[in-house]
Amino acid sequence: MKPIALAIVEDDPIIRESLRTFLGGDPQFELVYTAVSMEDFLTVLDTDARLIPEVMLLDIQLPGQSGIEGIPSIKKLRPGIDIIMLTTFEESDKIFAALCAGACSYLSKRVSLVTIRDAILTVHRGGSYMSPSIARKVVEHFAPIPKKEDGPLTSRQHEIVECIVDGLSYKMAADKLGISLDTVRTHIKHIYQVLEINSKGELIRRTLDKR
Amino acid sequence: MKPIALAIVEDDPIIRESLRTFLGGDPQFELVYTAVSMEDFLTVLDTDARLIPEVMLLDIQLPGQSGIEGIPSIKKLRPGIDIIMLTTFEESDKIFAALCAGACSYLSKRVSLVTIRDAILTVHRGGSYMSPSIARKVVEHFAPIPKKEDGPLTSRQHEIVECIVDGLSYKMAADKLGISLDTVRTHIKHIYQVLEINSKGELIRRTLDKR
DNA sequence: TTACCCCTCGCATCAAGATGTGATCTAAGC
DNA sequence: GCTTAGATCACATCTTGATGCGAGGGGTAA
Repeated sequence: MKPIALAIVEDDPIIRESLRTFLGGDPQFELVYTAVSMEDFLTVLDTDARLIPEVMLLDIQLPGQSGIEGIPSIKKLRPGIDIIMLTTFEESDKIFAALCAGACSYLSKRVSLVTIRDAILTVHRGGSYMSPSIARKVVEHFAPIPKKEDGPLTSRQHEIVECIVDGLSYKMAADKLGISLDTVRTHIKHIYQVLEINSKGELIRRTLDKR
Repeated sequence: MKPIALAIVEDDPIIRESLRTFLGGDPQFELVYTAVSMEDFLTVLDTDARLIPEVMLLDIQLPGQSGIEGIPSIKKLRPGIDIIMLTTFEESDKIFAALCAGACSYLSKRVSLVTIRDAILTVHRGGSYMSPSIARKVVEHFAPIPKKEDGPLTSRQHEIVECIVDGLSYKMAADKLGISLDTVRTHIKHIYQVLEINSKGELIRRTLDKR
């Protein structure tokens, strides 16, 4: 079994050395590079085309360019790399910023070295591991509020809205629903009253917003 | 330490009994109810107000109402419950549907009983655990494609779009930007040409889509 | 300097949308 | 039986939106 090519970008010497010692001593890994800053790492990646880490540990809080800011550059130079964020922060926005930028795992620095090792193996197998508290934040992102506020519209009104949002004109909507143009107008009128809006634009916006 | 009140909804008798035996025999848990269907479980929850599971294991594939469909009803009856989905499926849409409905964890049935137990403990502590392959799918959801396609619009055109998407009429946009109504019209005209669209609706949709 | 693009504005026209008033019919609820 | 609400349709009017044609001023790159 070929060892996993691993890179580390971490400015804190204590954490860096501890990772280096632990992971470097594991035959499952080959520590191909250890950087103290984003700038350093990017320069080396750009210079040495043979340096192809498969997985990397990336600190968020770095002097100079932050880890999150650097992700796009890293992905550009090495598209196939799997990035594991390592951080003391658990703020939602940082988590999402990192994930959106292309990180595939997000670990709290408080976890054990063994957990980090396992996360690397997991990521390399095509999976992802998140610290439980971070995973919870990610999950909550999907169901922020159980606002199923579907709007106080009747089912027929929803059909009308559907047509409008799909880009149909009143006339087309009338044809599609098999009713007259004036009826579509009447429905729209009522919908506007109920939703307290007064233009197609707002209707489309409001409808699309809660999707 | 008070045991965690646990409920299980699972139609497969083999899996159900295996969960019941393993988790029921663990002093950390108190198995307060085991149902074979959503209907069964909801009826009991509705009938017995003292039945308040803290965490539940929920199968997705159930006869009758599916697990995903049932989540809203469960949350309605017991808002505080933490739901762990247990499933053989790992399709992205099911995963996201479950998370959006309010599940807070999603496990493959192939994982060990010990993992399930740990997931329950993690969830009860306010965390979340996802099977690695599932976590990866969730993560990929955030960075599907690095499409930063901002559109070939000029900055002024972006301002116009901004107004329109905000629900303003041409007239209001003109006021806001301090230009004439006709100028707004001209901008819109050009924007439509460049984007190859021909209605306000499409503009709003396209703009909102890439956000 | 010429050419080109962007922002600005005006006019004209036709299609589409917003809104008011009013009417009929049906199903649900009191 | 009466009331209420939703769905249906009609007519009228005014506002918006879509689009074509034309034009002047500012900036930039060939």
